[in-house]
Amino acid sequence: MKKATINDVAREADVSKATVSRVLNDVPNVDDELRERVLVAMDKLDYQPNRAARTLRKNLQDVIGFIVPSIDDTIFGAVVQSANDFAYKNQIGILSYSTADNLDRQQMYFDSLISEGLAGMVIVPAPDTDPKVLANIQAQGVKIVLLDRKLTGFEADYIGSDNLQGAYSAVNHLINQGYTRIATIAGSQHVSTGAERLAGYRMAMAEANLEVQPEWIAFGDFDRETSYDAVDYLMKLSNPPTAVFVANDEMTIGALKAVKDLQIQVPEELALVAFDELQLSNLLSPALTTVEQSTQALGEEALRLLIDLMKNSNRAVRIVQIPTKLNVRESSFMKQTT
Amino acid sequence: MKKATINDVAREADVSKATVSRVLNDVPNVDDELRERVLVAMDKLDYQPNRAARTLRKNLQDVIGFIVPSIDDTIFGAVVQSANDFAYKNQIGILSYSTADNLDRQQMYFDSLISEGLAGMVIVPAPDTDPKVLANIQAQGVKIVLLDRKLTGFEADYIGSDNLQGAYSAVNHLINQGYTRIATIAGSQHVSTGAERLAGYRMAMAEANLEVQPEWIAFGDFDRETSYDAVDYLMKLSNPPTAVFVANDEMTIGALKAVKDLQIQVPEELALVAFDELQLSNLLSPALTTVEQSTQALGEEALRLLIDLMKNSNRAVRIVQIPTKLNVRESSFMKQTT
DNA sequence: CTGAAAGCGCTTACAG
DNA sequence: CTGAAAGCGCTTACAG
Repeated sequence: MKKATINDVAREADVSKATVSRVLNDVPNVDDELRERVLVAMDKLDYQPNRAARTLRKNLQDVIGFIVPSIDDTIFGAVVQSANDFAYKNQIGILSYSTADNLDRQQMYFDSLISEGLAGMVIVPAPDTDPKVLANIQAQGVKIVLLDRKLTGFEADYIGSDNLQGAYSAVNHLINQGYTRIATIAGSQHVSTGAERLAGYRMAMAEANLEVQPEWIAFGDFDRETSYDAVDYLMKLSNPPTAVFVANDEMTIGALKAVKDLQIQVPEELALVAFDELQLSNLLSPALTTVEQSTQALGEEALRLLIDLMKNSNRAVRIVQIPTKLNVRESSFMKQTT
Repeated sequence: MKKATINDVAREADVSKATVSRVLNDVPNVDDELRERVLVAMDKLDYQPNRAARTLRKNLQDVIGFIVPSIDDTIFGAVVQSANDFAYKNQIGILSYSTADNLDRQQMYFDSLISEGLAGMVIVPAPDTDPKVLANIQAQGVKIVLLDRKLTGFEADYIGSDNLQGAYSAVNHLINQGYTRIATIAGSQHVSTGAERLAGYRMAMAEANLEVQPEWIAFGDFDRETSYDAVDYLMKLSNPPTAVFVANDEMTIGALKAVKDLQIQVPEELALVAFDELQLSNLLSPALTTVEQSTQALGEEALRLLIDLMKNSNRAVRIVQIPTKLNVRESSFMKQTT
């Protein structure tokens, strides 16, 4: 069974293909009887318009891309799902890709999207993405919204969580509980989220006039292994901290593993606050205090920004931050105060 | 800056557009000097071939779709990621979509994929998908591989975990630990995975000549709430079970919540084995015994099946099952035996 | 080895 | 309100 074309439908309905096209595009001035005949013919032939031809003819740029490092990730997976749900509700199509933070792979998706008629994209740029590459795409009229990670040297809309404030609130919470020897396992500092969360930590400590021992800032790589090692390192210091703020979900998993292996009592020996809510955070013993990102808002607002930008080409650049939520649970309690 | 077309490149390189096209398609018989001029011109103009035009002209059907219920899901998210990684390694493009198990939404993705030139797809069909709809797409020459869920009345390749064996091994493990009063929180029975896992439970119980009280089979809906209620229901029975096999990850989260709220001691009062590994399964107290699916193999093998099918149209239908792995941890220990 | 020309399936002024 | 015709950007026989 070959795919029916507009010519087949026209023949079947005994009209010109121009008329078929008009029915297809909901052009108002079509006689009801002809329209009816066309619809019947379409149905009979199981006609699906050839999108390549439409795109070509209309010089359509209507593809929207959504590019993240990993779909298999607590945060990005949920953001992608949210964006897809929102797109469906608004009857727009989006193409989702994961780059694994690989620059070549990212470039492949760029090329492929561009040759499909890319109108706009939301992207979490892979580390070391050349701002010129994005600027060049932008110059071709493609609208770009940065998600989660800022990219210095590239001017574009940005949406992400309020990382500074989120980290600040976490550390401030520890301070309010009575902790003073507070460490952090920070993420990569050349990724904006890593830098901002560390800044939030410093801000809270400074504001409370608490001393930050240089050794208390352990740098992880946003992954489990480095964080596991960081916990070990921190606890073996001659002046170990009594609380730690961990800057993302993967590092939290590593830290929890370390705490378990080293048999460190939480929160008695080490209080824990984590950036990012994990699936079972509230079912751990002790339940984990977390800074939760609103993945749903991130996904939706990213698309809203992009759509607005596509309609409204010349508006000023917008930086949007979504507030985080502090979930206070047992891992950050202070024995004496509870 | 307007996008360059093949004509712009031809003019710049002072050749015909036929020659440009030949360079683009790696046709061998092109003079080296001309080829060089074309490549330089492409580079200079930042030329990206218009995919719509190529697709149209070549009557190309090379789009591959990957359709799952949810990308924001421990299992399906990881499977999609694995499929995307594999596709990248093999330089093939795939389009991933999540249906939220909504039939209209699924249909929208079908239509959109078909009009882009769908060559094949891997799909986890939404419940109540009409087999005729898929058969109709298949009849148009689109290759289809079912993932995770079988669909009666539709003949196609299938890939999924060995659910029967996986469930069997979980329940059998409980039996070996000495448990006899074993319940299950089963998933929806009109989804094949739900039915197969329940069958595995029954198989293990029958083989050990253990009685299955009808009340011990609680039906959840693969979600947290129904499972939470199921635990409550099971524990209030006059003849409550001492162990329970929970048939998927979401239901496990609900069950863990219930166990915590009702202050049920695990495994002393109720031993727990869960189908699906959760991110923190091994960090819970007690650590959770799970049946782990190989999401990586599922993603890769699904694409392998599809690619093979596209090359090899008339081969027989294949049903592929991937073994699961039992992770024995504390939640299923028997006090006396450990 | 190279170019002129036809045509893929559509849309949209244009004329009637 | 409707149809004939041009053309979107490419590819590929065909002729040279």
